Amino acid sequence: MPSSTARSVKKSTKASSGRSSAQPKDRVSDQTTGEAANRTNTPSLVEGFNGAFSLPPGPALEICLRLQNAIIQHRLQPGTRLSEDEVGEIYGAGRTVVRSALQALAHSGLLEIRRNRGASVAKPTVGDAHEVFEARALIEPEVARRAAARITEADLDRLRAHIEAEHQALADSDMGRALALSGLFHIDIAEIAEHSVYAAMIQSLITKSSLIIALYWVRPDTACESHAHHALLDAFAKKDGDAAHDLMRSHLIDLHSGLNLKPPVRKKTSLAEALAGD
Amino acid sequence: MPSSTARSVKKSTKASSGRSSAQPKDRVSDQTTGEAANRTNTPSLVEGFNGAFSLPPGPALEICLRLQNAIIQHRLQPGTRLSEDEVGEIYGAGRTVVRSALQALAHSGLLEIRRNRGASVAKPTVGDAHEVFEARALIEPEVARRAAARITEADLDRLRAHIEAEHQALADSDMGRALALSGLFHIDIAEIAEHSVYAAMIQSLITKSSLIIALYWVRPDTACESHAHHALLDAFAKKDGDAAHDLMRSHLIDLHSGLNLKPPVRKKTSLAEALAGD
DNA sequence: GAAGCAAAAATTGTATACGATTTTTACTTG
DNA sequence: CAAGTAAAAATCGTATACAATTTTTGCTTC
Repeated sequence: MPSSTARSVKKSTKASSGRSSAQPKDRVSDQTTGEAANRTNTPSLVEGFNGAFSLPPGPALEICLRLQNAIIQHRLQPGTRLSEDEVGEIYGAGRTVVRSALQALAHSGLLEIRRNRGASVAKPTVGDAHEVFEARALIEPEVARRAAARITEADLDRLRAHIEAEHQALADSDMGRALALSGLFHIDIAEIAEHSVYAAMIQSLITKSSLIIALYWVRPDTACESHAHHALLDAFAKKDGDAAHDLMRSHLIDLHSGLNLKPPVRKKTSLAEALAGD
Repeated sequence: MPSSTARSVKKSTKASSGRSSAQPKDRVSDQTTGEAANRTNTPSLVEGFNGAFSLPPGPALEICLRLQNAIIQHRLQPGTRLSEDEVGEIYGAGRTVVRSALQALAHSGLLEIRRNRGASVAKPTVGDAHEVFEARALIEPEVARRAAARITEADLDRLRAHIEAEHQALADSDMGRALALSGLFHIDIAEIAEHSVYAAMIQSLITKSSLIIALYWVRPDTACESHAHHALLDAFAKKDGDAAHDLMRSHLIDLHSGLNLKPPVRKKTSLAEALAGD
């Protein structure tokens, strides 16, 4: 019984990107439905990012992870509105559950909720972007050092697999997936470091980074990134904590410099100017 | 209309600490009801900690802040269960609102929610405690340096007022309030640094610290703390960022050392031993 | 009495109804 | 026809009803 929750269905044509399939999927429950086919044997991206939500397992968490995944892969652009009815209909859940998921996502900074005005994908400002990468440059190097001290062979294999999957995604020019995997690499390091507080912080910072990159990334070559990851991997293999620390730090500074964070020169008066050209 | 939400009221005698007044307070709305009288002109403690919840203003946020305040001041011990009906009755709100508040608190790490089993005040482990103070020792010194670079006279006055209020609370031997104010001092510094990402992290770390202190604090003299705060204030007054950095770091290491974090020697068999003494 | 088990109570999970607020639409008017 | 305004629609906020689950209680049996 499909439960037809939404008040009216006629607005289905309004969905922004033509991507969303119209008919309500049967309730969220089976793991790897729809979404992108699992090309590699990498654990489903959804699982990679699941540490941050503090929701008990259940439909709300499921929706949370799916939405997060869509945001991280840039299938949902910053600013997109997520109405409760719409999301509920897509995942076959009631508003109560959806609301819970949206609030969790808001708390982790991916959505903004304004009273009586619903949720929309967050749009980090230039200032936010600087803050996020500054924080990453402080925390992640420390975590990398710690990870180097306790990394195992199995961990190294996992990291190698991730780099491999990242290459594959780039080869398929699935940029969204490549970006998500790149983030997952950093999260894996945090987990290897066995420091849940740092891990939670980094997870939050990386999901925010994904939004920032969607808005401000300008560097054409994305390949350099995987080069840095390779270098890190070598340091880990040698268990050289200091090297890992330094490599991580320069990697992050490099990422930061790949963003166009010049304050957009939108003076209030520029509107008239902009339209004067006609 | 008082809305008698709770299914049955007969369990009111079950309330643990005799503190809770039986009759439902009229709905949360007026700012400084009940609670502790405002002795100083310090902004109500509730306001001090309000930056971390990402809930739109409304009853849910209000309840969130009150519960957080109670936890921070150790009026709610780690492990205390918070049933939705009970909380709802106390604050005169329905379960929907309460649930939203509880989830927000869970997300910030103050509560734990287990499916079908409700919410209870979190009980950080020894490992958690180490992690939290390690993270603070990394982040807060950086933030202190940044704060020193941009602190104003008005900010300094505010910090002085907080130290003053802390002294007052100690004089009244209101330890809960003193502890909360001590945390507020650190949060103020984060706000002075104008770095919302660090500020959110620190707020979360400090509320967790409050739980950790409730569980593991053993040092008898609490006065040393206010001494460290004075020293920090001096560094800020001189805008000496490096000094602020170092003072903050040693202050946090000192706090860390005031905890008894030896792994509790509760072997499984100790129960029999413990009861053998009768 | 202690252990096992069934019924009852309490508590949480979820959908849904209804009111409040915002946004959109349609219409009037200068 | 632009601007302003009122009606309509859509959307969110909250309480509440009912289902699912857990916890407690009371009984039986050994």
